[in-house]
Amino acid sequence: MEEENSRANDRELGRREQTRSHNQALILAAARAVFAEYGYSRTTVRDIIRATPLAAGTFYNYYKSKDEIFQAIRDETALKVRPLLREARSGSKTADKFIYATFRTFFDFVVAEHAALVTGHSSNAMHVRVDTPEIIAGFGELEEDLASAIAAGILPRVDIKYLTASIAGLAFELSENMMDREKPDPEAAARFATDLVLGGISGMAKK
Amino acid sequence: MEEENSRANDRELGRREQTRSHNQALILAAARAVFAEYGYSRTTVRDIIRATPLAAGTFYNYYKSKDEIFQAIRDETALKVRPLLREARSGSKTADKFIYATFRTFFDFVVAEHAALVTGHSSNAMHVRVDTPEIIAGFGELEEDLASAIAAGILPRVDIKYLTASIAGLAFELSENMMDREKPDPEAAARFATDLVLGGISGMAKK
DNA sequence: GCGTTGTATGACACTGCGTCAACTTAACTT
DNA sequence: AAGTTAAGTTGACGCAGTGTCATACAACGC
Repeated sequence: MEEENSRANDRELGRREQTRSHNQALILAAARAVFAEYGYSRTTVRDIIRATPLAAGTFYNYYKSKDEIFQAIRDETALKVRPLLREARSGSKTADKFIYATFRTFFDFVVAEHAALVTGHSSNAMHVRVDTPEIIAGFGELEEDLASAIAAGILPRVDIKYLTASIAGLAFELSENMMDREKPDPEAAARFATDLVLGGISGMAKK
Repeated sequence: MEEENSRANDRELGRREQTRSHNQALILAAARAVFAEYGYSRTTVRDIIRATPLAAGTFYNYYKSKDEIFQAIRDETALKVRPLLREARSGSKTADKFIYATFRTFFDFVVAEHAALVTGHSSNAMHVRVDTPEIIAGFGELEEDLASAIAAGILPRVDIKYLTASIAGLAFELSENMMDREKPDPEAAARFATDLVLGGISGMAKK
């Protein structure tokens, strides 16, 4: 349905929209780099725009504020991990596979994307943080999946809200602990977390 | 050893130091209130000082910057919980008591102090956050105590670093989950977390 | 009393965000 | 292909908020 010679997918975009999305990408990439280097509060919108060939005012043609672009970056990352987690869990027929897949996928993601995980909002903390509101929200899906798994008899009946929070808490804190080590080992971390959760809930179920 | 009629403990302070500490406390209290209401970025130093009878410049006689007073507040809170946690664990002769005391004390503290737990640095998130760097650092002591407990045979041998991170992660995330509920129940949360950890590590030990 | 030293004050300099009127460029019209 | 419109670009500007500083003031020692 396209014209011939449409190698590039922006072939049939007008020049306008072409440069628009080009510039948008330019700004976003610059912002990611600068935020990663200086953290939120110490980067200025001018710093970001200085890393592009554009002028100061142009920034606001693409993003309403410094806050908005920061959100955009974090959303982007969070949105990437959600389908991965869902997908990883989907085929799991046993409790062990279900829980392990969740942790392993998350830890692998953190290792792969840690440069993109924007550092804290705070003054000069260059620490990698994974417990952003966007990622936390992503664990809402986990709650649904846990409910299904319990209904299907894969997992024993326990308080779902607490269990979801527990898995999220383990995922966040073990991620950061893992990344602080010389050689991050997602397999070991996932194994530990899985054993903890499985042992814990099987103990609870017996009561 | 004091003079008679020394009801107030600033009796033998000079007037100077008396008003100094008075003003300091005044500013700190005002800051706590204003930060709690508007969050970090939306409160100005002028907002803080306006809640006291002092003038703008005076603020900087007591604190170097807005950031510094924010840190001071967080440190103060973090420093309060540490001895409580140590104390709570100290007498515990069984694994269950040891772990439960840790969680229960932490959750009770969060409930009691939640107004003082300054909300996130971020734009307008009024969410209570307990995983500040200062509080996270406090869990270093937990690691030492876990090591002792394992040495004493109270807890089975497991990876201490992962276990510490796990307990911290559970404490943080369950705290926030607990505070989001209509009626926070530290007992139930602590019970859940304890069962999870105990069941988990006893499972690991058997391997 | 009287110098000295620490404190209070608000005007000011400075930095950084977000806006806007003037200008440029793309797309469309006839 | 010249003319019209719509969209994008630009940097100077307005404004808000931080932190500083010269001046004024109050406490302390003598």
